[in-house]
Amino acid sequence: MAEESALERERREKVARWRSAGRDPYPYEFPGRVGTDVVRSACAQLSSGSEDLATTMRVAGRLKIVRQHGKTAFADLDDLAGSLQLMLRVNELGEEPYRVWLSDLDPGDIVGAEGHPSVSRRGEPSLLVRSLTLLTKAIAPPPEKYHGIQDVEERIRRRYVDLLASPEVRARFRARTLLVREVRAYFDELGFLEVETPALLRVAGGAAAAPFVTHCNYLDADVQLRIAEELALKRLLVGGLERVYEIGKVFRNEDLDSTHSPEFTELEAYWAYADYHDMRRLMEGLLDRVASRALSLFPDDPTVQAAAARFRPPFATLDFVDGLEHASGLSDLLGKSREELRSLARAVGSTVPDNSSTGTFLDKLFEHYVEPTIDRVTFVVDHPAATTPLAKRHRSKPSRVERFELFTSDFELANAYSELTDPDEQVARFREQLGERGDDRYALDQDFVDALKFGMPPATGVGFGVDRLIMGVLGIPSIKETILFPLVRDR
RNA sequence: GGGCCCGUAGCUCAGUCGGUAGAGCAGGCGGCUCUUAACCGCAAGGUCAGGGGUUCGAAUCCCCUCGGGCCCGCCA
Repeated sequence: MAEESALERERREKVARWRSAGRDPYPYEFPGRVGTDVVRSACAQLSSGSEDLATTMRVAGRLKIVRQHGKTAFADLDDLAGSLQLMLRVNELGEEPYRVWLSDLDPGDIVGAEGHPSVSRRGEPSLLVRSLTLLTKAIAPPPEKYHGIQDVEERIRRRYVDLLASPEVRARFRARTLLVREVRAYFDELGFLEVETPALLRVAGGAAAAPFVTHCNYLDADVQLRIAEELALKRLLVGGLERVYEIGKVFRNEDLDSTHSPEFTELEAYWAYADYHDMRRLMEGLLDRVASRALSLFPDDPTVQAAAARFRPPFATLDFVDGLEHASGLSDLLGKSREELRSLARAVGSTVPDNSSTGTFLDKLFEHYVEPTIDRVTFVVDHPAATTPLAKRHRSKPSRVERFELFTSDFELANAYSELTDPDEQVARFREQLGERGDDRYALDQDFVDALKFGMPPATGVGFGVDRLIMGVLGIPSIKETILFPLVRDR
């Protein structure tokens, strides 16, 4: 806000007037306040047009709207608990204070009020104000009182304005935190240990994505921000921690769109002495619990009710290869050469590089033929081995791995394996991947292979985007609406 | 990276065929002792995202740049 508008000048003059009257426009405290909900419940037993003069209460919050009627006025005050009408009358406040308040107070100011629970003649719970205190003068005017901020760009760049203008936005971000708390409780109760692993790595691994690169002065070497938590958490299984999970930011130097953000919150969990069937049951229980919480948080919101209901079990299952062959009309996909798969992928419009792996081409075919047909929460299972270097080979299906991906109609939500534990096979699978891609971004993590040599117990692991989980259960169409401050370009 | 769309007052939005900028809210002044987006009157508020071009004349048509949205591609 470089230029001072006429509106801001006006408000600064009010600040100056306030100061010259010996009052602090930015005081330090307002002790003894209660939430607006407390006043509301104190009003519950009062009849319209009456007040409880024996009770005095203090509330504080942001002034939203002032409605003046000459010698009486109404103002709506917002706090985290909701909103409350303040009743201001010359009778209670006195001529001079009443006049000063109404001339120097603006919507957007943060004020404290002391008064009596009261119900207006029209039946609105209110505080009959005895005294007011300016707690913070707002210099910048708030957005339009009815429409708020509509411009998507402005809402993201200045999320604080979006939040202060919209109780719905506040409720959505509060719900995000409560739902993540539910996720934590679920893993904690199952005996999983929450851990923190490094975000700064010499080589980012565990997924294939372009990393952010920065420089470490201490090491005098480039370091990368993590693109996954997987390789660190599996080392902990080698170390005997048996059940671990992490909720943390991962960073992928890729484009931002409605389901991708360069930094996002990932949960990964690893569970020793269990396989991907166990993990599927765990995930079903987690989705059920999170969806139930979402349903109870927004009982009157039809969007949330419809969205969350889709995350209640049972869920559909689709075999990757059967599903792809059925949807595409192709057959014997696992018997086809890389060149054949490449031309099939090219035929459906994919522009991935010629030297991509067979797994990449199969993924492209799946994305084209199958993903658009997924209309409910579905476990896609048993992918071709070529798509997945970190999973164990399937016990009974040749050329496959034990893996599931959880899809909604809108995006991939979770990815889980029976984890590969054989260090020699791990090296071979990495080499296969590297050789086909010829891409040194995905450098082999030798220390991870060394860790496997010490022995990792049989285990299953899962990873999912927390932001996407929130999108799914709350029915939010854009990942930016689940992230408080998404990355934006300079203006 | 490609395509389509958008950017007008602090905010929400109009702006016709190219004729020189409009409303509501907020703010200012005045009125009103029960409103709920209060109401009534008056006045004020603009680099029409930025730059260039066409034209007697551009918010409007053309080109470039910036920012954003949607779709496609890419992101094992």
